[in-house]
Formats: sequence, C-alpha cells, structure tokens
Amino acid sequence: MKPVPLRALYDQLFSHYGPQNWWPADTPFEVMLGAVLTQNTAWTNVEKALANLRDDPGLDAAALLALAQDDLAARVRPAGYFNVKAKRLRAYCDWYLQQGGLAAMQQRSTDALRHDLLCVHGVGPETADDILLYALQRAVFVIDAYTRRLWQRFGLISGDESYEQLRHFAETTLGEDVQLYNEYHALIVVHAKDICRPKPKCGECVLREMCPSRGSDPTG
DNA sequence: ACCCAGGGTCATA
DNA sequence: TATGACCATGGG
Repeated sequence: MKPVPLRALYDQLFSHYGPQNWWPADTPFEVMLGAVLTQNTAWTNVEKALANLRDDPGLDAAALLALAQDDLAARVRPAGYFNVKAKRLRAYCDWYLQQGGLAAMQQRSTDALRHDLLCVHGVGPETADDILLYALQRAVFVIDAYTRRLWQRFGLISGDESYEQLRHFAETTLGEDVQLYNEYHALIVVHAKDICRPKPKCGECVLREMCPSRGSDPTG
C-alpha cells in the first residue's frame, strides 16, 4: 500500500472539519487542569468536574491546594479515578506554584519545562505535551492512542514505535509549527469522536478515499 | 450487561 | 524493558 503523506491527512481533516481552536478553556491554568482530568476519560465528564471547581474554590492553584484531598476528590468525582486525580492535581498545583506562575514558566526552554513536567506525579508524556502545546504554545506534537491507530491504518508507521519516536517523526516531518500541531491533534480527536466511536463507520469517513486499508477491518 | 474514554503509576519478572 | 493490575464515572 502506498503511504499517505502525513500532511495530506491533516489537509483532508482540516478541509472537512475546519479549525478547532483548541483547547476549550478560559485560561492556560484551566488547560493544565483539564489535561490531568481527561486522562483516559471522556471530555464531557471533565467538564462536570471543572464546573464543580470553577466558582468555589476557583480554578486557581493556591485555592485548590487549600482544599483537603478528600474534598478535592469529591468535587472531581464525575471525571472518574477521583482519588487518583485529586492527588495528581495537588502535585501539579504544587509544582505550578514552585514554578512561579505562567510568566516565569514562559521564560524557560521547552526542553527544560518538558523534563520538569515529566517529573511531576501523574504527568506522563501525553499530559505534558498537552500542557506544553495548548497552555504554553510550544511546538510539541501530542501523540495519543488514536493518533497511533490512525497513522498505522494509513501505513505511515508500523505501530510499535515509542511515544518519543512518534513525536519526533511528526515534528520532523511537519516542521516546527505550533498552530499546525494544535489543529492536527484536535482534528484527530474530533474525527475519532465523529466517525470512529463507539464503532468505526468507515463508510462515512472523510478519509475513506485516501485510506490504503479500506475494505479490511477497521483498527480504530 | 458490556465497552470505552483526549493516561499514568506501580508491582512484578 | 515489558507486561498486567489498578484506578472509576458516565454515555453508547
């Protein structure tokens, strides 16, 4: 099967769905909270958890840290894994305050920030890259499970690459472009919601004409 | 009733 | 380094 260029896939998604203007949040700090809360969790549930914090105590690191962990857990309950996420949110707020806030963070290099983010309890590669791209506007390509499945289905990757390998592949192939990375990841997620969940509907997929594996079983 | 979601940690081999 | 168990709600 002839591989489809990475960029052509993006162009097709963009022309159909248009700009997504992610991340849906009012502030960079809200992006960060959402990035932790959405781990293996539907976004509609994350919105309910954020709503339970928005007015009281507010989406603010110091205010959230002032809550007891059990209290925080009760508020983020709709997002699932509430005990786990309460602990992770506390760890993140603690780190955020140590950084000295957004302005101080923006003085630091992307590599340094990424290294530190990965040291925060509960922040893995995808969460770190969500934060770097969508809260801090850094040119970091976010890889998620659907990105892997999509690119594998289109013959662009074998599928067993590491997270870092895929990120490097995307960033070198596409070139350094914050806005492109922003839209590409968002479009992949939106496309997955539209077509591939709960069951893949490849007959209605906007990518079906360029899909090298059409006719075989859908993988994502 | 079953499956999965905009993952990550930890214990084990 | 590489799996597997675990975390838990809500919508299809």
